[in-house]
Amino acid sequence: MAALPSGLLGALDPTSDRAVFRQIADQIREAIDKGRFKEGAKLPSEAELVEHFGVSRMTVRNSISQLQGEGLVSSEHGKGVFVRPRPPVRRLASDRFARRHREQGKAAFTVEAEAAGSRPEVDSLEVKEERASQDISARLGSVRKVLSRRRRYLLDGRPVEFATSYLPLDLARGTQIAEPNPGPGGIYARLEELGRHLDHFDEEVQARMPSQEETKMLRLAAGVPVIHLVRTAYDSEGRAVEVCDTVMAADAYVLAYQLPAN
Amino acid sequence: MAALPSGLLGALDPTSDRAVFRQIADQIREAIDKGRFKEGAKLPSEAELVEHFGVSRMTVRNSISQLQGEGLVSSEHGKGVFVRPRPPVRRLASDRFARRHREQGKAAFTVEAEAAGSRPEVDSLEVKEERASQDISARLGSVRKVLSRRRRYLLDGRPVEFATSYLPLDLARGTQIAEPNPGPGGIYARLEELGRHLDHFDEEVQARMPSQEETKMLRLAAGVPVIHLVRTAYDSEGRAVEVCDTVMAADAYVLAYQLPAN
DNA sequence: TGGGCATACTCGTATAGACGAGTGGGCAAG
DNA sequence: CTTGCCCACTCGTCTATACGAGTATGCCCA
Repeated sequence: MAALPSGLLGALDPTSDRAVFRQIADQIREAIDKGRFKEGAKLPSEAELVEHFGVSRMTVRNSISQLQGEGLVSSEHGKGVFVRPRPPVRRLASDRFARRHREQGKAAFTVEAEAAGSRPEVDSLEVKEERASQDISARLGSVRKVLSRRRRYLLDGRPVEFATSYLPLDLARGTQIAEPNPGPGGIYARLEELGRHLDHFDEEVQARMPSQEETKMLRLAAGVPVIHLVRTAYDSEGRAVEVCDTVMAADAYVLAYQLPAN
Repeated sequence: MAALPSGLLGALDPTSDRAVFRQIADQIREAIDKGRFKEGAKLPSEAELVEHFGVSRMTVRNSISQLQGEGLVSSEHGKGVFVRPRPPVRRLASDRFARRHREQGKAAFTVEAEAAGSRPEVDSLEVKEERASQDISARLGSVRKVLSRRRRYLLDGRPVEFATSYLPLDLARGTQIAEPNPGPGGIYARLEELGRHLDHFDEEVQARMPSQEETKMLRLAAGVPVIHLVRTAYDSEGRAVEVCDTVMAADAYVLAYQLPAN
């Protein structure tokens, strides 16, 4: 076992009140912040850290799990612990559903991804008729039965979001909206063809830690929250025509909005 | 040590591949989901769980730390582990900076909080002249020196967000904007009095786990992400007049936006 | 050359024990 | 009755050890 390259990590302060495992986490965090460990770089192994700091392995593991919770590092069984690289973020502009973007045909996700030089995929598409949950029903204006469209989006093979759209069943049944492939311009284009001129969207944004299932669906590393976005589409008569419930890997997105000042 | 009330938690499956500490976490998670432990309720103590599942204490602690990372529970030294109550969320509407809300005088935060029946406070106010960071400078349009206003907001004694506003120094120096109390309607009202008619705001929203300092400033429990919001205000000539960098406790907020459809 | 295996290194899981420190209730002394 | 202390219970920190499982590498043998 080779000694740690000197200068990478300092020593503990035995007189400090701060718990040893926190001091170790502090040292590593500082080393990452100062660039002594770069993005994607491998940290010293647990055994090396044990040696360097003269503590037991559980203490070192405790430090590392601290840093994992902060989203700073992620460990890979059999390989090591690595500084978590910041993946390229996808910027969602507030005009991304503007009609003009719809006219050309392709789905917004595909167009954007290809423009950014990524390979987009859509996955696990499922179209179903079901009873609306209380929340969805309220958002759609007391609708009982809905058509749900569930799908997952990937960029370069990495899942980044999954979403479920809910539409009033009497509106969507028998239309192309009920097909797996809703055609050029997506379901919003189909809604307008059905005479529902879209007026505006409401979006509600929250952030939280993922559930077990979300961690699996998005293959999330420890310490990565999700953004939960619920969008409701309204037609020009003020009727809600669609609710889209989206869960996104928070490290893959920045949402951009424009607000008027009056 | 009393036995656990039966029915609250099940047993382990020794034939399962799933790690014991995960199985225990699963059991507790399910019990919470199904309402067998309510919000704010105390979980069985570590000793009781050790007894119930017949495992060592470190294994139980591992399970609990798993649940903490998910934001489901939080532990309090000397008291126990509790199901994390969902605090009341503050809804930020996209018209919250509309001019009409400014005319009346009070700060937006105060008005909103009082309307919701909470006790608002503003804290650690600090006004400074400083050199703009690269990011802030870029957002303000190559401004070198800025006035920064830093403050923290609390609801019923709980810190929920802290924010720093940056304004071009040549714009703000010597005005009431440079005073700790910017007067009725806040700095946006002062900017308009200075002839800078506000046109719109850009907001960028990201979510991530908090840094050490943010955890302290917002007194965040484990497993609570932050929402990082950067707002830029533009006047009617398209000049950026303010950048506000805000970090919010994600469990205290839902952001609401309205997007036009064309 | 190519395939497969042994091996050494990585992190993952689990045990058992010890002591420290925060909290709250009950009891005893004033 | 009030005050203050002690104790029991809680989680926090740390050690030492053991074995399992995933990964990479190099060597040997076919």
